[in-house]
Amino acid sequence: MDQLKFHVDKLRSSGLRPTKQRLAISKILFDRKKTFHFTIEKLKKITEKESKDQVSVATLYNTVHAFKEKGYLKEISLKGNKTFFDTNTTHHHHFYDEDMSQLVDIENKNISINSLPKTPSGKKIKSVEVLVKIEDAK
Amino acid sequence: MDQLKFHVDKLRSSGLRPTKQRLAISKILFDRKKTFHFTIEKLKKITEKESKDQVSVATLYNTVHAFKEKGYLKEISLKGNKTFFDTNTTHHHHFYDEDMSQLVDIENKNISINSLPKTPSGKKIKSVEVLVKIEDAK
DNA sequence: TTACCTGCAAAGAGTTTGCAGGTAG
DNA sequence: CTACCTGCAAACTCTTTGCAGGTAA
Repeated sequence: MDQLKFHVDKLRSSGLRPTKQRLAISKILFDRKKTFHFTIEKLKKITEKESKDQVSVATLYNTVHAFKEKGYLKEISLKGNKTFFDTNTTHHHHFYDEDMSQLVDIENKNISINSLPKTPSGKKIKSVEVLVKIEDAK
Repeated sequence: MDQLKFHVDKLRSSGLRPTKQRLAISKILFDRKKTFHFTIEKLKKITEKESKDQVSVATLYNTVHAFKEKGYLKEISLKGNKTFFDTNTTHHHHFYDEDMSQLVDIENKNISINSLPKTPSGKKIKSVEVLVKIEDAK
C-alpha cells in the first residue's frame, strides 16, 4: 500500500504520529490532482462526510498547522474572519470571487510584474502576492 | 471653522450624526497628510490618548464601518485575526512587514503588471492588489 | 510502558449586538 | 419631542488550550 506510506510519511515528517484521524485529513488534502483551497470549517464538513471516524476541531487545527509549518500547506492573505489554506505551495497568485468566497489559482508564469519600488532600507523582499478580485460580469 | 465643517460633512454624508466621539474619530483619521493604516485596537489606543471624551469600541466599529461603506476608508486584504483599514482609498498596493505588523503604501504607478490570465467566464475584474511581504535583510 | 494523541469543553481574541439612559435636530 | 447615539456588557465566531482517558511504538 504505497498510498498509505505517502500519507504516513507526510505526517511523520511533520512531526506527527499517523493516527486514523490524521490519515483521513491527509487523504482529504493531498489525494487530489487539483489545488485545494479550504478553511478549517470546510475541512471539518468534509471529514464528517468522508471519514467514518470523528475528527475534532482540535485535531484539525493541530494537523493543519503542523503541515503548514512543514511547508505542505500555504496560508493565504485574505481579509475576513476565516483563515484560508492552499495545498499549492508553489509561488503563485489568486483570483478571488468574494460573492462565492472562492479562490482560483493563477500560475506565476501568467503574471509578470514590471517594476517594483525600492524596498524600505534594511529590508528585503520575502514574497510578492497578487490577488485579483472578480465579480459577476454586468 | 472650516475644519470642523469638513468632519461634520464626512459624518453626515456617511449617514451619521456629528457627535463629540465621532468628530474625534474623524479628526484622528483624516487630519493627516500621510496615509494612515490602522486596526480598531490601534484606533482605540489613539482615542484614549488624544480625545478627552471616552469612545467605546461599539462607536469605533460603527463609525469606521460607516466610513468604509461610504468609501472613505478601505479594508486591506491581509491574513490574520485583526482587520486593517487604510485612509488611502486610491488604487494602490502595499509592502507588509510581518515582524512589525506594519504596512507601507506603494503607489499604483510604481507597479505594473504585464499580463493577466483570462478571467473565469461570466466574471469581470474588480480589483488587482499586490502585497509585497518584506523582512529584515540578512 | 511511555509519550503522544483524542474529543470535549472552557478559555481567548476580535467583532457584533441589545439595552437603558443621553443627546442632536 | 423623536430618532438617533452612547457606553456597557453580553453574545458570537473563530481559534487555541487544558485535561482525562485512549492509542502508537
